[in-house]
Amino acid sequence: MLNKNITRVVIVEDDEIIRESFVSLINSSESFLCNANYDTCEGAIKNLTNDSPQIILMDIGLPGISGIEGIRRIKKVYSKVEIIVVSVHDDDEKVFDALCAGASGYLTKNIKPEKLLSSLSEVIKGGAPMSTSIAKRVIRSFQRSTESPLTSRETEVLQQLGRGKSYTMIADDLHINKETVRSHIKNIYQKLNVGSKAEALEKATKDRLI
Amino acid sequence: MLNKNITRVVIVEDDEIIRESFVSLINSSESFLCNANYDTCEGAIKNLTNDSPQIILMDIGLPGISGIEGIRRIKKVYSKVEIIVVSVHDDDEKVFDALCAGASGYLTKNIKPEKLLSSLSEVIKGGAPMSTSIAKRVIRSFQRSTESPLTSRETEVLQQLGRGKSYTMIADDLHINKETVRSHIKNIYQKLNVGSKAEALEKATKDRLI
DNA sequence: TTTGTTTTCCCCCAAAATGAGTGATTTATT
DNA sequence: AATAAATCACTCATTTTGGGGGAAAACAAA
Repeated sequence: MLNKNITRVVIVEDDEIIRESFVSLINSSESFLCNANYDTCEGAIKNLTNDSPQIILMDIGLPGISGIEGIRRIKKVYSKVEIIVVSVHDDDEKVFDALCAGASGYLTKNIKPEKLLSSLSEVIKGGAPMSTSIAKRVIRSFQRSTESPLTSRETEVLQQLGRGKSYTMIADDLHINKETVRSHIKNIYQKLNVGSKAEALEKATKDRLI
Repeated sequence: MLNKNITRVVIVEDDEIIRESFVSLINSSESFLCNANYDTCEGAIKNLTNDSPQIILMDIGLPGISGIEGIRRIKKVYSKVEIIVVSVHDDDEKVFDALCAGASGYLTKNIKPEKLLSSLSEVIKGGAPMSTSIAKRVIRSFQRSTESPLTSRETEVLQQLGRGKSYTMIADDLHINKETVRSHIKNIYQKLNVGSKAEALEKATKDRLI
């Protein structure tokens, strides 16, 4: 008979040494059981219904379909499972892609064993475990660049443009004349060295100006 | 002579009991010194240069200028200081506003004393301390709603609209005809019950559809 | 005080984009 | 077989956009 209080954890990780070390770590805990482990997403997905884990520890750099795509597919059909990424990558793109795909947490591989176990507990409690460097990236993603070439008024105008507003709507919102909005936008385009709304928004997003 | 290894912490909190308890907690630690505390942002800002803290613990619901606005003003002139919000509010709006304003961390007031001290250490190490509930909100902010009325193609189109692209550009990007884009947008407007780009983007952003 | 920056406003013009119609066809998926 | 999704077409009137050309007032910095 299955112990109802034990949390099933599935591991997806192509490095066998790391995978095995995670398996034994998890099975050394009383609260968790690693009942399956795979070296590809394909394998994990095939047996997901059978394994029915509460948590998946997922690597990113996998052969075949990537961990990111794996997260997307798994969450699509099995939305309740909590996926924690365990990866060497801690660049913005990978982190944000993984979170957008549906990861509930993101840990770097240099994580201490006790921290990995506490992360499992945290995610079960509805939390979002993150390594320090990841948490910093995530918080920073909310903040704008401090060295913007745009004035505060120009930034306001560009933000509104990003919300799909027309010149007229922006003018109404900021209680200024439409011609003033046009003037701001002309200056924005010049400063950002672009010639259209789409280009301006692309550059502004990339450089965190808005 | 000042101890160079001690980290100066300033507290801004209008509840005297809480404020005093934080002060004594911090001063009970060897690594930190609370050399000033205020019940308003105004007071803190006035003496900021003199106090020159490495960390500010900031409440949100303050009389006078709010903690959020306080963060903005302080970071504007004193960008190096790490501001950690300590608040009873853990709703999305307050959290995201505080982070956008420049907070490096966000803790809820029910935090355990040892966790508060470890958060101070974490922020000094360049981290981003967050309470469990906050981390969850932050991570969730990256994820889209699972119950969108839009199809995946419609979602793609709407995302591109939000980047300021024209129908023509979207068509080129998705390798489809401009008329198809128009058709998708018509369907999007109908499903979202709106009649323009700005309205659609507003609703989509609010409901996390994009 | 003079200079530069920011914010504000005005005009002309032509191309492009938008939104509201009213359709149709072809793939999936169920 | 029926439904949903994705694709394409054409009309029409109205807005929007971006390129020019200015200019005045407020404000901060030098």
